[in-house]
Amino acid sequence: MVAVWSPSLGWLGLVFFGGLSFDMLVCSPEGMDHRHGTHRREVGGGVGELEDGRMMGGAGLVLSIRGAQEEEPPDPQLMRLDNMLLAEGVSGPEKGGGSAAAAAAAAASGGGPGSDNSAEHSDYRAKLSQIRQIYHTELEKYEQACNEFTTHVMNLLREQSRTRPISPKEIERMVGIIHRKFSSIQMQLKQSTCEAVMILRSRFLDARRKRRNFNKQATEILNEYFYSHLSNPYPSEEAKEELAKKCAITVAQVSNWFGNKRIRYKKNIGKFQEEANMYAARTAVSAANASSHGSQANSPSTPNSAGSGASFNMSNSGDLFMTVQSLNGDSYQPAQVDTLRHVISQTGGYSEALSASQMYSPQAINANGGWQDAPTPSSVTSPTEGPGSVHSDTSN
DNA sequence: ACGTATGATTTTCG
DNA sequence: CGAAAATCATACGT
Repeated sequence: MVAVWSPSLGWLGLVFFGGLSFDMLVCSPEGMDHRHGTHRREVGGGVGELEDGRMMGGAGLVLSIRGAQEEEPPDPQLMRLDNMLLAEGVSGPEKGGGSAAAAAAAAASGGGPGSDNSAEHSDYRAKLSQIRQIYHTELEKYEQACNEFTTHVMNLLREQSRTRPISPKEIERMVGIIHRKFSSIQMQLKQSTCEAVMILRSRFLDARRKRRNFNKQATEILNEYFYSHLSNPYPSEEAKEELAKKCAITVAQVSNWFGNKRIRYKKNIGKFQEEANMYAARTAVSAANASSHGSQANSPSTPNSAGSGASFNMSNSGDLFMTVQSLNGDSYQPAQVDTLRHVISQTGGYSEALSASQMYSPQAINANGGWQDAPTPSSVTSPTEGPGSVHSDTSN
């Protein structure tokens, strides 16, 4: 058989030892496309081990068999292949859906990251059962072919036995050879199947390849947390778990998200301004609603009240700094901060553009605009401090 | 088709 | 080791 998942071409079912002739058995099978492009990382679980072995034993194996002297070794490799196929649910009990076994196998061996189920997995299972089907079909075909061929040879021998004496030993040897060859082919089939499964797995389990955006709700939740903890957007382990649960993603994904978000926010605060305002307003509203009658349930145009609070000022300064910087095309030089700030004060226009109500904080803009450096900046010469309301959020 | 957004991974750093 | 920064690879909107 050999069905290979080629990233661009989809499923290719190639090579198939249809008309069997001895020559064909000996020549090496073509059509196994082993490189699949840019796959750099090895797949997580132990499955990747196939790599180190003589995974693509195809040609070499056939050649060695051609020598035919080779007594069949117990072949640990074959056993490994068998085990893997079994583990993957490919060679296991025949089942139409096959989903249960496959899913179980995938879940068990996948372990870590594979937890975002449903859609992905059904696709995965579909492909897997496809592999499996091909595998079984081919296997059967081989079996049948082997039998046919054997009887054919037997007949020939029998016929010849009339003209010349043929020892039973010779027959036996002949049969042995045939069987060995067929089993070697079978092994190739298994190898190819293994490979296909692995590639499949790598495609589906390697989340980087099959990246899916989080759904709207999840990003809402994450953003909500982020912007309401803008002063310290580092959720604790527990908080992460909570978020993960609420968003139906893993804790690692939450960490990733926050990592990305922090860095990207910091990098270009201007771009996130709108979003920030939005969420700030939202949390403000919800806070107002929660606490008491919202007398000042401001309109979205006057955002940042409660939640963002202290940090927001700081961020704004950073924001302006960066904005000006980018506008000026200036390079990033902390020494110029003062000048820049001056410029900022001159360029009132931006304040509107950014819709930031309270402008810059005179607070030092630490060159990295960082969260980590100035954890409690807000107090000094506070610029029109927002309501000191502690965000009680934890929007359960 | 192409540019941007975005989740994930890798590397660097404290 | 956790976070930042850099980078990758894909998704998604145009």
